Amino acid sequence: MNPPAIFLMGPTASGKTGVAVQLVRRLPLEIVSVDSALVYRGMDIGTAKPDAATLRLAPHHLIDLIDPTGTYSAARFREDALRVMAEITARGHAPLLVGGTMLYFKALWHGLSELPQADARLRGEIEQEARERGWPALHAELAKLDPETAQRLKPADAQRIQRALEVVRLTGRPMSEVLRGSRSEALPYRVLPLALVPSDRSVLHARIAERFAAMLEAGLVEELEALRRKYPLKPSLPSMRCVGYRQAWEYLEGEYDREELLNRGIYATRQLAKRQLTWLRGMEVETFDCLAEDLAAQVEARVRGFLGAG
RNA sequence: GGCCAGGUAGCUCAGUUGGUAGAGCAGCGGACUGAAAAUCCGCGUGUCGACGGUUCGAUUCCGCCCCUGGCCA
Repeated sequence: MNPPAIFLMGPTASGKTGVAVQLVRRLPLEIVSVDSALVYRGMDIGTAKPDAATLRLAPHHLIDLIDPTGTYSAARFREDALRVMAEITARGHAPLLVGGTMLYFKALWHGLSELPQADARLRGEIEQEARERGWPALHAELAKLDPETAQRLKPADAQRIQRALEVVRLTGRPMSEVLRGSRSEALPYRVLPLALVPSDRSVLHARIAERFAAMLEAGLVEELEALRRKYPLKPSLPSMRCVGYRQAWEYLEGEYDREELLNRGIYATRQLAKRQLTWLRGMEVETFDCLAEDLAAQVEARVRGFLGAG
């Protein structure tokens, strides 16, 4: 029988970390972060990274993996997570995967197709073409090379058009064809998929507003300034597109004032939460109201039941 | 108190030479396979400040009142 693994998903500001910390202190679990922003070293305030004291109490795997100049990916996450999960299992513990990057959960749970990895040079070339001819022209080109994928994608969906063109040029085969091929094998774990979802979105919105204001107080802008001094950052980097950092960057560039920074940071976070909730609605998961007083206790009871039943 | 400029969607505003109105932002819904905290798609009825008048018809013109900002007393 496969060993157990627990998934704890939820939108930003739903209280995942608090629940995870309680679980890990009372049960033989280890936390594996499932978060595309927590992988960046030095990006602590805006990503709501658990502080040093919390990490001592409840160590997190898969955080602080790369510099903000680097790039990570769903595929790399899957590899890293599988490795770390095996190590945790070997120690006699169960992995507790906690986070809000639903694509990573999906990649881990249901696998990925055998697509080529990103090619920075090719992407640069495609971007250059897009600057000259516009994305709709590249979408039209994709329609010739991979009609099926082109039909699925909107002419303005720069990122996916770029990826689809990258795949054809790299493999000589249309992406739609590769996607029909084999996926990675099933996850060798018994998964308990849990999600924290607010029964009242306006309460989550209020929390988000409060938290972003606190991030500014805590020195989000200053953190970004320090990072810019330390690394050759550009606003197009994935790290600098993270919620909060993107807006702080625009603020530092003088595009708007501090009040607007506060507003835009809050908007961006709410929109992120909405997208995360959309993912969750489409996934087969057990949900808990993240606004419940005894949330951690509820989740703990469920996890105990699951581990006991194994 | 007088003069001027405004009061239109949650916010900022556009507009209707009189036929009951539309953008951006916000919000809501959705998509999602190596950048995913990314990228993209869809959704716009609101006493057009209140009350009267003119008119077949007023958010639009007229009167009066209320509110906001500015200038003058």
